[in-house]
Amino acid sequence: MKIVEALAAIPLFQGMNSEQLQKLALIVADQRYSRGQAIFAEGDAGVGFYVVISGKVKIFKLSSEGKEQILHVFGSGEPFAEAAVFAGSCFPAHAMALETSRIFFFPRLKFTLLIQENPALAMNMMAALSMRLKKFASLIESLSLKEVPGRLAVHLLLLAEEQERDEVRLDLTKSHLASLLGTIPETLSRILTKMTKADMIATNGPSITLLNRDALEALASGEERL
Amino acid sequence: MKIVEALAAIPLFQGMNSEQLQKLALIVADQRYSRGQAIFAEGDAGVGFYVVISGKVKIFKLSSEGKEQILHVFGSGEPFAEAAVFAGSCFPAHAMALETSRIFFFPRLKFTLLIQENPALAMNMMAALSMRLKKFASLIESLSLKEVPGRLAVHLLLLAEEQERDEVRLDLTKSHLASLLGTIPETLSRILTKMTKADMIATNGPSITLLNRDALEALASGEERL
DNA sequence: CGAATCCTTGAGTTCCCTCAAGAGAAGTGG
DNA sequence: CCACTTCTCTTGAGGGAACTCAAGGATTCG
Repeated sequence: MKIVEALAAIPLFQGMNSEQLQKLALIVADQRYSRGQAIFAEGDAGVGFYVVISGKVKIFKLSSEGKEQILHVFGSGEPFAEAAVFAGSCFPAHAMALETSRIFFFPRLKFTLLIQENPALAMNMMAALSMRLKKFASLIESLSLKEVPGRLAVHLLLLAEEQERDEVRLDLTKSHLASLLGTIPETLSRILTKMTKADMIATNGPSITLLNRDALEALASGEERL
Repeated sequence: MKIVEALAAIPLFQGMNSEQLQKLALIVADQRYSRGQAIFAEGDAGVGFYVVISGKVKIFKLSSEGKEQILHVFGSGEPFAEAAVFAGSCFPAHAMALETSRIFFFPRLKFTLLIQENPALAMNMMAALSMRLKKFASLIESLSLKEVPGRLAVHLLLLAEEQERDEVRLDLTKSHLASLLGTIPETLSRILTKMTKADMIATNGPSITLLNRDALEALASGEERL
């Protein structure tokens, strides 16, 4: 797919005319990454930002013992590391491709010039940053106020909403899901077992069927425990 | 203090000329809050954003059992709830004045008009949002990867850096600090006692003296435990 | 069919939260 | 100025959730 076409499909660049997209295309670096390949490391200089064109990318923090906390998983059309552009400092986390991915890189300086002559782009950018902040606020809330079963319940209910069905497909391995929920695979596994025994869900490989929404919602809100 | 003067002192509005500040002043609502007064609640419509002129404000999430997780504490010159302006939805957390405070409110629609004709303001706004994201990333890392003593050590070292001395003054009650660290006052109190017994710190009311930076840094990085 | 990765289950331990109660500090009002 | 309330901080005992370590089973993929 050509660069301009790919750009036009990115939500961040909606509302831009074709002339502006052409200009954008001139500054893009079109990159490929394979599964497991690092895109940048925490502490690297933030000289620009990225947009996932295809594939999947995880953004994560590492503890000194190697435990990882996933902050986000991004798919097609989603920008990441935008904050580095404006904070003008180094990346606060690691980024790695979860599968073979095509990624556009936008260099900081050239991009800031474009943004200044393009209010629509600026507004989109602020909207993107704001949505990101809201997501972080929810994650923080979950991590500090809810136990793991509650976090899992929230996640499952969100997935069911997104996919508009009760049989949900995890688009992540269970290990990654554990990391996203701020826990470890063993704990996640045990909780899935418990939920199954309590007839809240039925699992079948990467597919989970929600059997009792009320019970899950009670867990999600912290009213009930497993 | 007059509104325009106050505006000129706000980092977010640096680089704006006096004509632009005048325009800004026209849309500001100058508000006062007393200690403990709610500014907005989670879920309220986000019809604008705020800047603290004087006093102190906490932004926090509540669990269903009433435990609170502080996301930020803002002081003079700092904007808050900016995300609501661009995400165009409701506030994702609660806001309350911690002491008598003067606060400027900027209504969403009028402010977005100003921002679109003012690239410098847009850039400042994006920088502010980006810094906020980085802070959140650190908080998430702390909450999920570090034990409470580690989080406290990080916080103390940061305070010492900000205040440029080893005798640090807490600008929060210990209960609030506990909430900011994602724990409860009892746990914080015990850890302070332990740190004191280990000769890492000396406490004297709201003042804490750092006696052994190396030990604190070892805790902060997770190499060592209490 | 092996090799690698991912998932599950068990046993033991640790951290921190809950509940409870008392001590200290601070502000109010008589 | 002192008793009073109120808020904050501290300390103790107990329990539970989740992590560590370890090993076996399942799945995928070349």
